[in-house]
Amino acid sequence: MPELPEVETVKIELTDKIIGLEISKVALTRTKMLINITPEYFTSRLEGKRIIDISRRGKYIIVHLLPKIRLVFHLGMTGILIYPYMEKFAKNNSGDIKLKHNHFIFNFNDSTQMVFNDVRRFGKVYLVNDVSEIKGIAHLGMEPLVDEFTPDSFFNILKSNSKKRIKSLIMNQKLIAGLGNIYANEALYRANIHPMRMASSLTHNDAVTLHEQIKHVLNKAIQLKGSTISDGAFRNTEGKNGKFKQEILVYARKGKKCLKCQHLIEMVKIEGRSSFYCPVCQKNNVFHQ
DNA sequence: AGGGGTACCTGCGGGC
DNA sequence: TGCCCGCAGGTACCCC
Repeated sequence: MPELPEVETVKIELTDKIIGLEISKVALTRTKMLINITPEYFTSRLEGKRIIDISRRGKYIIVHLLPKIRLVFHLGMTGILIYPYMEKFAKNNSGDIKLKHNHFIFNFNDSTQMVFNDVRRFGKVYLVNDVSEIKGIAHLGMEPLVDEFTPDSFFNILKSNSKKRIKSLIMNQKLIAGLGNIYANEALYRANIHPMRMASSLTHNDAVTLHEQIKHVLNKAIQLKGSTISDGAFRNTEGKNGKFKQEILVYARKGKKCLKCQHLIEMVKIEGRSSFYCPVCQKNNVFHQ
């Protein structure tokens, strides 16, 4: 579920709230979500450490601790970090956060708690001296919201990956870090580019437009604190919904009218992911099967 | 080399 | 009502 804007939202909120706190005790119930280390090592290395910074790289959240060590979260499809955690979140109401999916509990020296809750358990937790030890991070491509991500740098990525379909390319974390299925669909629709087009078919102008729309949808989504498409999905650290859903133009709108031209939105699978597009606005005039 | 299939998981909504 | 199926914001791996 969580893409760059959702992860950035969590980073911003945690930065406001937990920097300076010291971890007093850690409890966990899902050791499979802990990567390459034992629960004993994890808890013993964390207890007594102080949080000095929070950062984000791609879809990873990095908690910087002193004495130096990094606690890293990947939220998978349904992971959420809740702070401050209160029992009301665990009430069994529909759409509420369910107690049985609380897998990690971090207790702080001020008696507050942070919980990592994850329904599908695709999330991952790491504890490393340096984030480069995490392959998924070491191989990440360019951050789309930094100054170095220019239209020309984007066009260069297209040229050196010309045989990939454009949607596969922009969702490839090794090339651009942070776009997932929702924002890839939305950026392509806004740029009038068919998701099946080969990267080689994009003109420089196409690349400029798509670059602009990628930045636009990501920035807008961060402003609106991410997307919550359905119940039981992304929540911010206080358990509240993101509001980008109201800006979604094409994602999950198969069979509905295009908001620009009234034609029906179609869907095709690309690398196993549902890809929504308007066959009129996003003409695939340069198409290799 | 790109991309299909599969695996990892639980939960929801639609069709019958 | 209940059951079965497909689908879900992610990623890693095997295979052709």
